[in-house]
Amino acid sequence: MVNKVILIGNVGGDPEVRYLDGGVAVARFSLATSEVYNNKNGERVTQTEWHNIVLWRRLAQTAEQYVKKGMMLYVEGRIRTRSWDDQNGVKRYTTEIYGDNFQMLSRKQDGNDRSQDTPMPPAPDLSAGSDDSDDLPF
Amino acid sequence: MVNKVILIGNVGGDPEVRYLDGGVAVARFSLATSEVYNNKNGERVTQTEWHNIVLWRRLAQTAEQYVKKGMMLYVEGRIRTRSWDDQNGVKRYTTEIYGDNFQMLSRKQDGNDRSQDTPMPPAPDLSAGSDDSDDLPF
Amino acid sequence: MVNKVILIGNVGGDPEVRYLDGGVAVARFSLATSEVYNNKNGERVTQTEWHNIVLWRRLAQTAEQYVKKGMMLYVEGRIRTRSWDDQNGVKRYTTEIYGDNFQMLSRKQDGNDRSQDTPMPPAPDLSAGSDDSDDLPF
Amino acid sequence: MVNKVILIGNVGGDPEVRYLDGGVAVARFSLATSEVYNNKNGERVTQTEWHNIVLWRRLAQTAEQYVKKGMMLYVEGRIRTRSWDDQNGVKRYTTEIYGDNFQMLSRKQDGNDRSQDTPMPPAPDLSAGSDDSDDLPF
DNA sequence: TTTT
DNA sequence: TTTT
Repeated sequence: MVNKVILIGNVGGDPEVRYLDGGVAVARFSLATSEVYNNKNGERVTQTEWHNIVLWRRLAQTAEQYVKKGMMLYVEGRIRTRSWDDQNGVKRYTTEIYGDNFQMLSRKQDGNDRSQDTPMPPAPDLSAGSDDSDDLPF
Repeated sequence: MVNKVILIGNVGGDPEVRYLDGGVAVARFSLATSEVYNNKNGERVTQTEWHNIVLWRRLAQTAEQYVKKGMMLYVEGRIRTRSWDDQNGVKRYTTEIYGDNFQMLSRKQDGNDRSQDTPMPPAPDLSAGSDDSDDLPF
Repeated sequence: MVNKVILIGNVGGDPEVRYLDGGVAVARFSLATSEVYNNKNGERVTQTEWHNIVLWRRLAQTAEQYVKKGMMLYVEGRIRTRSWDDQNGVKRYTTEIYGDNFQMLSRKQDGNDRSQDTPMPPAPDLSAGSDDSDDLPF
Repeated sequence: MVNKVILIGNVGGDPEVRYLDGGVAVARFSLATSEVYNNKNGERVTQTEWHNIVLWRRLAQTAEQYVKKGMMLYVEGRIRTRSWDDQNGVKRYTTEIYGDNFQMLSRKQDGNDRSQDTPMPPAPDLSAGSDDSDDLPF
């Protein structure tokens, strides 16, 4: 059984992070992936898909520090759909991407901030997030 | 921008296929991926995720013929969330996987049917589905 | 930086396992992925690609016990090319897939063994291998 | 059978493109993916893996125009190992990645060129390459 | 809500 | 060297 998602897109907003009882961190943010195609009239159409990204524990904490609105991000994870009852007692579903790994592919992209011209920091374990720390390469 | 999903799971029901005006085929079926883990009490827990698979055109027609409830299937595709208004006028969202490719990894798995012991058919282009037909390997 | 490989294929031979000084286990086996296409003469051609799979530590030990020649296997990993000098002093290269994860998708497939008709074992952590043990699903 | 590779890395040199008899274009270039880890002495080590990327036909032509040394690139493809006899009559193997798709994730990254500060071109179908042109999103 |  |  395999449930794997690979996304490269732009971060829609700074992560919202909270800490559960017990101290487990959870970060949430949206990620946009856009697809461009020509419709039947030959017009160029951009379709944007918004993904709800959820990160846990160490990944959440790394995201809290480094992930910013506008960044281009690589996220690897899995699909998780959870249900809840709305105020009308109707069962509703929300699909989220639980990230197991991410990589920042750019600095913040907004025009007010020139830090995008600065190289990425040396960033010991910071420029990449993963649930397995200090993994040897073999 | 990349939006890629890779699933290996079991088909929840035979595909439902319909043909749009213009003759475009659309097939839908559910696919279960299960994840087994040990919870904090050390108990073994199975969590099953159901995915709504949607296939179009040639892939839909191949699925109509060959995909059956219980099969193990590889599906490669992308996430697509669409919205609609429910009877209370509330905006609702449904997330689907638009498949770009699939592979049958087993015959039907349910217990009433012994066909699983039969070898796969020779199946010219049939045991694998793809949107690019007759693609040369280079 | 991402270097990710996803393979589904048939195991070419039982894993060869050895233990390094220090007790680290390394398992090696080949995996065949076949691609079928129609050549320019319209003939059906099967092209088989052989991959050298290398697993380390806990994954190697799981493979030693459960992976058998003929099985259909899912392997997720990364590409690693290493160089060595041959007897003529010529630099040679070998490309391997370091597996980070695998799943058995079938029992042994050879005809003498009827175990393929038996359902998969309950297999606590056995039917799936991973480098992160007891990972909570969040 | 699945043989899928996903890479994000930096282009090692401008593509070399040639045209086979019959006019089929083939582009080749190297792509570096780096992995950073802590070795057993606790030192930070960077390991770079070089991949031989091969693109065909329309993808090759897009690469010829747009892919440049230093760019960060997403490449999706498959592993292909081919053999040849060297001057000593020894069978040698070369592993390549046949790309089925690619995306430019940045402009050229080297320091002499300030074009990286320029936004990407509007680029009709150019900023993304794929073997299926004008594919509708369903 | 992002980005080109 | 596998498998269909």
